[in-house]
Amino acid sequence: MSRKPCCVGEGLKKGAWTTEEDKKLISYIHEHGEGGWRNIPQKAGLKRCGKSCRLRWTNYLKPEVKRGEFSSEEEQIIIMLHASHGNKWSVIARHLPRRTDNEVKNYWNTHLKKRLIEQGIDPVTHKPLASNSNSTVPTPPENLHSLAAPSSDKQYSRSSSMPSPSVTELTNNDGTLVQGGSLSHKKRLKKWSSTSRLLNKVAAKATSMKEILSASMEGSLSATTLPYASYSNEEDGSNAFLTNTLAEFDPFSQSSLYSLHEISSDLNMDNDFSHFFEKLGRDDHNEENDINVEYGHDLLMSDVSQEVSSTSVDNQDNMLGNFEGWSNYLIDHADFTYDTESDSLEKHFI
DNA sequence: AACAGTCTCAACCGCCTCGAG
DNA sequence: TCTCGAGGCGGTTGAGACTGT
Repeated sequence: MSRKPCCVGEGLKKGAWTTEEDKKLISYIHEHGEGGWRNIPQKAGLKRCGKSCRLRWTNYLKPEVKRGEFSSEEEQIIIMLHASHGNKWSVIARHLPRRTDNEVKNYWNTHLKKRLIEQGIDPVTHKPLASNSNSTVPTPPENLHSLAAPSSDKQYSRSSSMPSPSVTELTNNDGTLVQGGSLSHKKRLKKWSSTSRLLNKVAAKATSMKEILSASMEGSLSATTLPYASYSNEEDGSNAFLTNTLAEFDPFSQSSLYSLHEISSDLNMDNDFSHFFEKLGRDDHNEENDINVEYGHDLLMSDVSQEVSSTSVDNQDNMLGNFEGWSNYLIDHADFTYDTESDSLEKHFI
């Protein structure tokens, strides 16, 4: 049985809404509230489909809807969430205060998608585009790899989206190092070294998280495979070990502040993560950005706390996606420069 | 100035989910 | 359990704005 279309009727108007129509709709909703959309057009004196009224209200007329440019933090949150959720615009919009799914979707399609492609990143998989990965995501020279902090941490795999100094920026055609440009060679090496330390730590954490979660999904998480099994399975069904470990991964958490302090001490930074974050490029620091950054953090951690005890494979997949998204987010955006001359850290979020 | 091509985004379309009866 | 309607969602369209020639 085919469903009757919701908007059938002679004389129903389509297309752009006029100011007069907007006024009628706003006035009606202010007086009677939302809901019962099918009847609103008739009661409000509009020749529109109820669905069209609902869309117009929720996307544009509702007072709390925020219009205008997306901030860099909002962009980062969208990219990060898209990496883990895909085209779930309503899910993404839920984490962006006062933004609608339609607006997020449009912004993604017209701006962010293109930008990722320009950066050589597949907007669907959020991984380097295979066809041009050689030119846009170059492999760093061996000597740069060797500058990464020596540690037992796994080194970040170059097959993924690790940012790096461009080979063309660093070498001449004959392979000798280029001295020109805005950064000296020494600075570039220092920059790469600093970035590598942080990102290798992040990547190593992400890798261990994935291993733990994968093992958990396969039911192989046990005392024999993990020395921390005694943490697991609280009475409320949550898994304290996973929660604690995941919290450790959270760069905003207290425990991570300690880890960051280790890194930041090398960079003459204090151990306040907000300061760290600001140093990374939040020159446009303001209250709204703070809220958005908090949102990005909160949503990831709330997803963790909700999903960590779940046995649903889908949820576990989402969770893995979140961590991939979060690590990719850092890897893709945390590109900073240590200026040895001024002894200061410069931008950037890419 | 005129035209063509491109971009943006508001709005529409059709399918899906959920709850009431 | 089934049907039906309301609302939600993601994909797509097309009018207007913008840009290049």
